[in-house]
Amino acid sequence: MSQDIQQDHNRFLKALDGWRRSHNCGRLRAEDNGAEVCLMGWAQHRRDHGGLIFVDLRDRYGLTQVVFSPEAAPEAHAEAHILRSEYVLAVKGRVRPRPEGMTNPAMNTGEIEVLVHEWKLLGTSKTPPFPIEDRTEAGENLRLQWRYLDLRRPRMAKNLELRHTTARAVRNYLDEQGFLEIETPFLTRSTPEGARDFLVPSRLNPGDFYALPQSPQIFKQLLMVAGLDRYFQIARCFRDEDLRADRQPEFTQIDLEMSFVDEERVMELAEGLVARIWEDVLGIKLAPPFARMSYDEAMSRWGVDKPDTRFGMELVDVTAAVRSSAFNLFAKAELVKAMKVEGGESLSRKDIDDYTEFVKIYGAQGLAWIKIRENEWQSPIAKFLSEGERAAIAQALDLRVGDLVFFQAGAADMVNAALGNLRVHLAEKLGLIPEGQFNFLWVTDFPLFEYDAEEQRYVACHHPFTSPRAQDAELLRTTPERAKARAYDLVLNGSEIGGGSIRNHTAEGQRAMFSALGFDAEEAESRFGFLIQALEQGAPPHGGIAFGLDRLTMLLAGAQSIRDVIAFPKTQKASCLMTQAPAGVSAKQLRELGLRLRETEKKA
RNA sequence: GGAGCAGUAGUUAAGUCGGUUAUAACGCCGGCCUGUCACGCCGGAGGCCGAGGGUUCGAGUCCCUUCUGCUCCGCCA
Repeated sequence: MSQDIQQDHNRFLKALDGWRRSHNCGRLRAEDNGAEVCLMGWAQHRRDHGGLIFVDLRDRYGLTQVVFSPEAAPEAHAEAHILRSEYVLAVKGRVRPRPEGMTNPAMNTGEIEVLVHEWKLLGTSKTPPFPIEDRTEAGENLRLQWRYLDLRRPRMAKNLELRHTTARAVRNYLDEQGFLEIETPFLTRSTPEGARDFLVPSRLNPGDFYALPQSPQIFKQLLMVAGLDRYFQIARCFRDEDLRADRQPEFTQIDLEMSFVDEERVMELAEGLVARIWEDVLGIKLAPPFARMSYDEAMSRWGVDKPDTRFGMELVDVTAAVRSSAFNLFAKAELVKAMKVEGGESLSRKDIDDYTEFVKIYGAQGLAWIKIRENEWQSPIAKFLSEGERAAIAQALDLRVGDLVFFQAGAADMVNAALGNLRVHLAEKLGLIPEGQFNFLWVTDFPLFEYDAEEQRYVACHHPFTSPRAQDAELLRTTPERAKARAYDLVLNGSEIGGGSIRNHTAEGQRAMFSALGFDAEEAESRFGFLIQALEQGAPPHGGIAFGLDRLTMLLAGAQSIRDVIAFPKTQKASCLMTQAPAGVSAKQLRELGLRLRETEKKA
C-alpha cells in the first residue's frame, strides 16, 4: 500500500480518552451473550461485504470476530471501510451469538461475535512485509529483520509465553527449596580456559578489558564460600564462538549451586526442578529418578555422550571379530563398529550413497554395508569376510534376513562420531523416533581431561573447577587421562539440556587440577589467585548444575531452532538484522577507549 | 578456517536444453457485493531475476568472484 493511504488514514486516529479493555480477544464465549465489551487489537482479516463488514480482531490471546453493520451503527460502519491489515483499533459493542449455522468451530471465540456500535482507530500500518499468520512462513531473514512483526504471530508469542512459564516454574521451585536468586557481574575478567570471550574495553583503565561471562561459575562458587548456601540465577552468558541451530552468542542458563552436597543431592534437586517445569508447562507428571549411564557406556553403545534413547539401533563393537580379517581396513583399524538397520535391505543404492556422504562430514572415508539376503550377504566387502567372521558378526548383531548393517572402521573418535550421528540421521529419515516421548538420561563419570593436540596439553572436559573422583585424585599427577570427573550431564532425547559437577573445594585440590592442566604455580596464581585464596578461607563442599533455558524451551515448544524461543536472536554471523548490530563506532568513542583500528577495518 | 543448500514481484514459489513481452498463487490498489470467517466476483499496478565480472548473436538459466540467510564440520572449559 502506498504511504499516501496510510497518511490519509492517519487523519482518523483517535486517542484512547479513557477507553479501557474489558476483555482480551481470546476470551469471549457463548455465555457472555449480551455483554457490553470493549476490545482492542490488530485487524487480522477484513471481509467487507459492502454492507456488513467483518473484522477478525487479534491480540496475543486470540481472535474475535467483530461486525460493523450499516443498520446497527451507520457511522461506525461508514468509517470502517478504511480498515486495513494490522491497523490497531478499539471497539465497543455487544456480544451476541452468531446466527444458526454460522459458528466457527476452528475459533475459540467462534460461537459469538461483537456487534460494534462505536470504534476508534488507534494506529495505522503499512502493508506488512509478510502475513502475520502461523500458516505462512516467511524467510528467516525477513522474520529477523521485522522481528516485532514475527513475534505478533501466535506461534512465536506462544513460544515466549512458554519460556516465561518455564522461568516462573524455576523461580517458584527453587524459592520453595530455599534458594536465593543472586545476580553476578556482566563485566568481569577474561579467563583463559574455555570458549572465546567477548571483550569490553575499559575507558577508565586504558588498555585493560573486561570480559562478558561465559557462565557465572567462579562467582557462584565464591557465593558458596560466602555461606549463601543455595544460589540460583537465570543468567545471561556470552561465548564468542560460531553459531548453530541450537547455539547463540548470548544465551540463558538456569544456573544453581549448593553447599554441603554430593552428586546425589544435586541430581535429586535437578530432577525435582525438571519435574516441576514439565508439570507447570506441559501438565505432564515425570517420574524421577531419571535413568543413568556412564560416559563410557554411552560412547560404547551410542557413539555419542548425549544418546537419544527413544529408539534402538545401538552400535556394536566388532573389532575383535574382524581382528584377523583379510580385509585390511578392518583388521588394522583401532575400532570397528557396526549398526544394524532392521529391514534396511530395502534401502536403495542412492540412499546408501547419501549416507556415505553424510558420514564423510565426520571424517569417514566411506561407509561399508552388507544387505542380508536369503542366500547371500550382498555387499562390496562380503568377499573379504571369512565364514567365521560372518558368524561372529551375525551373532553379535543378531542378524535376520532383510537387515542391513553399516560398518565404520578407523580411529575411535571418528568411528563413534560417524556411526553415532548416522544413527540419529537414519532414525529421522526412517521415522523411527516416537513422538511425544521424553527420555531423560543422566550421563556420569566423564573423563576429567581430554588431550588437546593443538595446545599439546590436557584441557578440562567440563571445566577446570570440576573435582576428580576421590579414588582418582592421585591420577592427576600420574595418568590424568584416566581420571574421571564428578560431573554429570542431563540429556533429553539426544540433546544436552544441563550439566554440572561437584567442585574442588580445597585449595590443594584446585592447585593439583591447575597443575595437571599445565599451569605453573605462578600462572595459576595470577589467573585464579582470588579463587585459590577463597578456597583457603573455609570453603564448604559444593556443587551445582546449569540448564540451558533456550534449549530447554526449544524442546518444550517443539521448535526446530533456538531462535524461535529467543525474542531477538542473532544470525549465524552473530549479527542482528533488525538493529544492524554489530556496527562501527565513532572516532571519538575509539579515542576515549585508547583503541585504534587498522585502516582496512575502519567503518565509520 | 571448511563443506553443503538457498537468494526470481510485497510474500511464497515455478521457470525445461541458453532463445519472443519472466509465470502463478496470495498480498496490494480501484470497483461491485448484508453472514463472511484464508469471503466472493470484475479490473489494475507491481521485476536491477542478491551484487559484480565473464562466455555467447543472445544469460534468470553456463563460468568466475562476491554478499546475505540457513544446515553442518572444526570450534563451543
